[in-house]
This record gives sequence, C-alpha cells and structure tokens, in this order.
Amino acid sequence: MFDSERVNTMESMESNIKTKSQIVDLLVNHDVTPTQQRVKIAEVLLARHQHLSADQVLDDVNRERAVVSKATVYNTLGLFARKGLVREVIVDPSKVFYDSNTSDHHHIFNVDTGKLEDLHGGMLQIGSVPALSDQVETVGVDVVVRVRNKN
Amino acid sequence: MFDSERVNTMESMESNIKTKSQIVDLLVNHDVTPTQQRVKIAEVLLARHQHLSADQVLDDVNRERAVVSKATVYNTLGLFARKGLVREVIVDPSKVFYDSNTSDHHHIFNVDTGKLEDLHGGMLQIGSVPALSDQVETVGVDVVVRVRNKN
DNA sequence: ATTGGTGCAAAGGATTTGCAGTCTA
DNA sequence: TAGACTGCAAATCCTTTGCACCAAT
Repeated sequence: MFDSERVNTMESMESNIKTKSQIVDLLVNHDVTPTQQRVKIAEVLLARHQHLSADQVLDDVNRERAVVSKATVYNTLGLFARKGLVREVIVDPSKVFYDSNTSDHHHIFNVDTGKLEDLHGGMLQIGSVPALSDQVETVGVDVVVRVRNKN
Repeated sequence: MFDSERVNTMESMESNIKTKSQIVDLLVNHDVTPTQQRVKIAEVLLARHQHLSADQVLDDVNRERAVVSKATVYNTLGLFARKGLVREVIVDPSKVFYDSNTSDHHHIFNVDTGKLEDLHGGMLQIGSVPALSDQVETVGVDVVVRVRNKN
C-alpha cells in the first residue's frame, strides 16, 4: 500500500507536466533530442495518464494544424518506448497502445469496446516471477484482464 | 463446475489426440462441424501443445500438398478460438499466436527471438482478480513475462 | 433446395522503409 | 557543416471481405 502510494505520487508529477520546458527537460533526461515534433508529441501524450494508439496521437497532434507526419509519429512513439518515456501495451491485435503511465501497473481491456484502462496497485498482484534461464533477462511482466460486456 | 471439470478432463487428453476420429469427436463436442479442412487444421494444431501463428498453420497444413486456403485457415482459427478449442495469445504486435493448450497457464515471450513459451502453473500466481463493474464480465486473465536475450 | 463452408483475389489497416530535403548541435 | 531528424509516398505484412462455387443435410 505504501509503495503504491509513493508510486502514485511520482506519477502525479509526470501527469502534471504542462510547460514546454518541462517536456524538453524530460526528453533530455531520457536521452532524446527534443526536436519540435517530439516535443509536440510528448506534450499531447504525456499530458496525463492515457492509452493512445499511434493513429490517435497523430490526430491529436495535428488537431489544429498539421505539425507532424505519420511516419514521424510512428518513429517517435517507438523511440519513446525504447527510451522508457512511454510503455507499449499489446492487447489488441489490430494496433499498439502507448501508455503514458510508465509505473508498474496492469490493464483491463474490454474486447467489445476496444477500451483499455488501468488496473491499479493492490487490485491484482503477482505472487512471484519465475526464475529464468541464464540466457535471458526480464523486460517486464504484463497482466491483462480481458473483459466483455454482459449479455 | 461440473461442466468445467468435464472440459478440463477433455483438454488434458487433447495433447494426446492422434487419430482422425478423435479429432472429429473433439470438434463435434465443441460445436464445430468437422469439415475436411477443419479436421486437417485441428490435426496439425492440436497434435501437441504449441504456439503457432496463422501463417505457420497454413504452411504446416499444406506441407505435402495444398489442402487449405489462407482464408480458410484464418476463418478456422478464429472459429476454434471462439469455440474454445484454442486460445489466442496477443503478445507480438505483428501477429496472433494460437495456443493449443487451453488450460490455465501463462506465457513467456522472448522479444528478441519472437518465441513464445508456456509458463507453468505454480511458477507465477495471481493474487486476486479485481472486482469489475456490473456491466462487464471477465473473459480471461493474460499474464506475459517479456524477456530479452542478455548482452 | 437450402444452408453452411471454402477458395481466390482484392481490399483494408497498421506499420515500416527509401530517400530527398531540413534542422539541430 | 555533419549527423540527426522529418516527410512523403510507396511498400509490406497480417488479416478480413466479397463473391462464386462446392458440400452436406
């Protein structure tokens, strides 16, 4: 419980990032050159905890006027994921979701609506992660509760 | 309860199914009309516990001579999944895996090799599945340990 | 005959790629 | 200026669809 509270506190800092200079710092801290397009994408995606597909990011970023191309959105999201700025969530075979919340948490996916939501802290716990072969190391553990609408 | 026990009993037999008539029975029990193509696909996929993509199934089924078309493979795998004969595993954004083991278990996915393996029983446990809204019901809980090769 | 199943090719949608032009450091 | 980054379009890859033909009841 205490752990999850602390994590939430840290997260709440990220989700409050608003100014361009804070975004720039964040990118630089994650070893990402803060180009005009990347900053714009980060402003949209990291503004709050959310799960967006590449296409949604593309739309949001270019809502007012065209700022970023499709190829750059894909490249940038992949880059952000590699650098740990966002988390890729693979639950829908038709597209990848990018989660602006990088702290440890799980997901609940509605197969009827295609909606992805967070499943917070104490709600579901992993007992123990198994020992792995010496050849490999764990990247992460993904837990997805798949639900559908009743009747 | 009785239903699920019966199903489990049948499933434990699945990995040993070899004869065509056993396959036919299995399909019929799962409310699937046993056509020539479906039986062939089931023979290949359900022969043992394995994780195959649609493309792999297509190749395996037509190894000797063309027996089933691509469209039918996709249709059939989707049908099998809906009927509970196989389990869809979504871990690789580029393709869906079909798991011939429908009993409760988790997965370990190597992002470098693209290989998917089972993670058996006691190795990793879910503490408690969270309460859901009245609107939805759980379809399943997927746990994936994502690993990569060292160095 | 009617219903369901199959095959082929075309369509669809997400993501990647090649390359020329542009920006950052 | 050199190396990175971006944009556009074309190309890929997986999966779905439309529709005519075949099969089983």
